[in-house]
Amino acid sequence: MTKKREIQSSVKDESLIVKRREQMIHGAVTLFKEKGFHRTTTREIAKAAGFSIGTLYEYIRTKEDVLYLVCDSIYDEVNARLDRLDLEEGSLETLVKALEQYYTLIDDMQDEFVVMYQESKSLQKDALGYVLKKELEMTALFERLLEKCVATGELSLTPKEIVLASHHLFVQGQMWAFRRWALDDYTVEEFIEMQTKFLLQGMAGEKITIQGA
Amino acid sequence: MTKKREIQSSVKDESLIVKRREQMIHGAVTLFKEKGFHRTTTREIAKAAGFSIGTLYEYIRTKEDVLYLVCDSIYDEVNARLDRLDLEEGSLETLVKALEQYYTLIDDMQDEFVVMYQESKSLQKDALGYVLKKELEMTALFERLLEKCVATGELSLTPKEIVLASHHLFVQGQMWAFRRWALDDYTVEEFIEMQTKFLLQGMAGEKITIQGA
Amino acid sequence: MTKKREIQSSVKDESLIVKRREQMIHGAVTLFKEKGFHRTTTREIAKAAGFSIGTLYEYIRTKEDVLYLVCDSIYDEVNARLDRLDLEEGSLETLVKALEQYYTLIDDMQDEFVVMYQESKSLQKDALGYVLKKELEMTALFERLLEKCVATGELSLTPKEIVLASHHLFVQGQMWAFRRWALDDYTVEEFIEMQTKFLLQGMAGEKITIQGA
Amino acid sequence: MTKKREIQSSVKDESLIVKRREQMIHGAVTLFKEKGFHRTTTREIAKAAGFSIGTLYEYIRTKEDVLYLVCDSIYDEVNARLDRLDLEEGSLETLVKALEQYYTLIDDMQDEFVVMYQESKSLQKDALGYVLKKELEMTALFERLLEKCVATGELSLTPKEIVLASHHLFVQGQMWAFRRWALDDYTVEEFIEMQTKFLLQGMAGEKITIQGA
DNA sequence: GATGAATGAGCGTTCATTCAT
DNA sequence: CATGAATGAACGCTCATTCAT
Repeated sequence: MTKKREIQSSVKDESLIVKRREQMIHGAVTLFKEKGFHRTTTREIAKAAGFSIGTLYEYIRTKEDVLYLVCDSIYDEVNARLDRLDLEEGSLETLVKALEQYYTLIDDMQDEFVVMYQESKSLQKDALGYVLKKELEMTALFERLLEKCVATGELSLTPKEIVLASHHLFVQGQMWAFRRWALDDYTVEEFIEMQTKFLLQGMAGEKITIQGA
Repeated sequence: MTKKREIQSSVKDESLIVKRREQMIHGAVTLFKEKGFHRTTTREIAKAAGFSIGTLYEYIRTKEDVLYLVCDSIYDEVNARLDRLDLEEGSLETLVKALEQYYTLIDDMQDEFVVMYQESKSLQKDALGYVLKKELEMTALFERLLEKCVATGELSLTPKEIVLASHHLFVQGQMWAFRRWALDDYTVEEFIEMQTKFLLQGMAGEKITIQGA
Repeated sequence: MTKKREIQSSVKDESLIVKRREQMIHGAVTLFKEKGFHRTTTREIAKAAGFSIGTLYEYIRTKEDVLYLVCDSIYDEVNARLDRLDLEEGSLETLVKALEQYYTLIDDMQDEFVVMYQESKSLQKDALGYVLKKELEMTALFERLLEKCVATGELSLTPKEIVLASHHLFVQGQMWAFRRWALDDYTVEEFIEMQTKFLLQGMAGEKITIQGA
Repeated sequence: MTKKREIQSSVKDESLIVKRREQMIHGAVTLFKEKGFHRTTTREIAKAAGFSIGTLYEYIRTKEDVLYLVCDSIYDEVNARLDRLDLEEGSLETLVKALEQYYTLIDDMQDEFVVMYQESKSLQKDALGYVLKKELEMTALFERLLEKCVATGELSLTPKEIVLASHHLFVQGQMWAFRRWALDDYTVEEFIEMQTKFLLQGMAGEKITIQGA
């Protein structure tokens, strides 16, 4: 697991840090979703968190720290929910379940996902690196599932195709968060069903050969 | 076709406006790519365009106009290239060609695409509306192609699936621009081939063989 | 009494607001007097007030607010001094005293008056309305005094003449502030004495008949 | 007569200079009246004058020159109209006629007067000096008339009172331009009649004694 | 630990003025 | 002479960050 970046705080009481940061993240997500990271001021974050600007800076060092904290907390929640999956079986069925879980997750945390993908690019090199690694961990999860399905013969993909396919699955999830404006007459269930069909069929077999593409 | 928003200029010479705006867009794309819209200053844009801040403002009214101009010019180029496609045939083969064109386009204009999708959300209501409409026009193109393939029996999709599938195709293109950092050992050709396979198989059902696409 | 416009401040401590605004007004009057509202920069105002530009904007929202504050504070002081007058008697003597007070006031606050009358026209509609109402309140004071003198028979003026006369008295006061450059060998006392004579005689009676005016 | 300041022009053709400056002054007065000198841009002046910004600068050197030209042209017109008065007689009747002329003049040129008095303070030292001298010339006209009336015994004023009285007369005229917003139910004729009565009575005699002023 | 007043670098934008055409 | 595109100093204003209380 990628090591978390430490965000410095001048406060010693660790449990207070956790509490204040939760308040801060909660307020910030709402604001970032509404107006983006850059259009949100630190004062607004402090206010939304329920304390003063001075207090805000007792728990972070720069505004960017807030963004990092937000992204990180979203990943934590994503991980928490994905970890519940029993991925050991490794059948197509598991993959389907994983997709269902993943898409449901995105549906539940739509705002957070938008914030994370939209704004995380504003992070500095090192924080960005951490976030990107987290993304890779998520695609790696799909990779492992796909590998197993290939191993059992349920899917037939080359190693390179596996990697790309995992991104493919990942990205289709993002779509539910990002293109909701264009998909408002779909339910999640419909979305999941259709996507699962497309994706699995797409990876299932040799039935199509495209030459010279 | 969605009507363009007019960006006011205090300069009268129309051809000069075109020329200066091209310089401006070119410089801005590079900067926006590198540091995002918000972190880029108008002075930097002017400098990158090769003229003074005063001159910049002879051709736009607000910084946001630059972003709009960037997004709009990207769409224009996308349209120009996509229009070359003869979409009338409406076979799976055409669809494959369209995807190939689309993905190649994204490969050529990677920076522009990233900027457009990443930063266009910073546009005000009306400009954003215009940009989103343009996106819908692009997915509509895929819709039409898919419809034809369904009509010929080459694909079997419900109407609702067609709409979703068009977004699906669209989004997979964005992936090539956005996740390049994770796909650096793939060539475009590989990417196109694999994606085409996934996508078409996904939509085909169990049935089809495509020769010579 | 006309209701004050609230000038927003992001500072909460009310007494600090009062103190800082006093500093600000004091500095601004000097600058506005010297170079006018438009030629004075906000940085100069801040510096003259003894704090930074950032602090200035903690206590106002726009540069115009400073001008409004200046005008308003002048009216407050004018009112404070005029209120000391016991206007209830309503004899010619009271009128004379009022004029003396008023002209002395203008002499004491010459710079402020010049700024107010010269620059207040730069205020936006609503602020300007407030200032003009204040001016009317001042002429109304003269009106009331004149009415009483008419009632006692000390002066003979028609109702319409009363209104005009009150402006007449008011404007002669402004003259002492505005035309000082041409009146530098007059003392205030001389000025008051002469003006009082002109004005009261002017309103006193029927002694002159002008033919063919 | 005070010598005019020369405004430099890079154009040689004297009659063209006159013509262009007339256009310029005409446009500028309207604009200055509407939004003041500082809020009017040189581009707007050029446009209102009917030519380009470049041409504007062929006939002046700075924006302030336009203001000077405007003020100067107003004085010229004032002088032209006042010169028609036969001031040689020197009776009270002449004074009354002069006031009538002066107030009518102000009524006719209300906008110009407001601009001149309101904005002329934005002129630099030397231009301002010229304008102030012009004002003194106007009060000097009243002085001479008053002197004659004193000589004939029609009025009784000390020399110092004469000077002040001339300003008094002058300022009451300004009032008609500046306080029109408060005098909208007076006609010029009413105004002139009342003012003349006030002013002449005020200067006429000894009939009132004020104790304790 | 919490507060919020103070700071000033830096931003977007304007506009008087110039000068090549 | 006329034009209008180009310039950049300077403006009003914001906001991340600090630090005395």
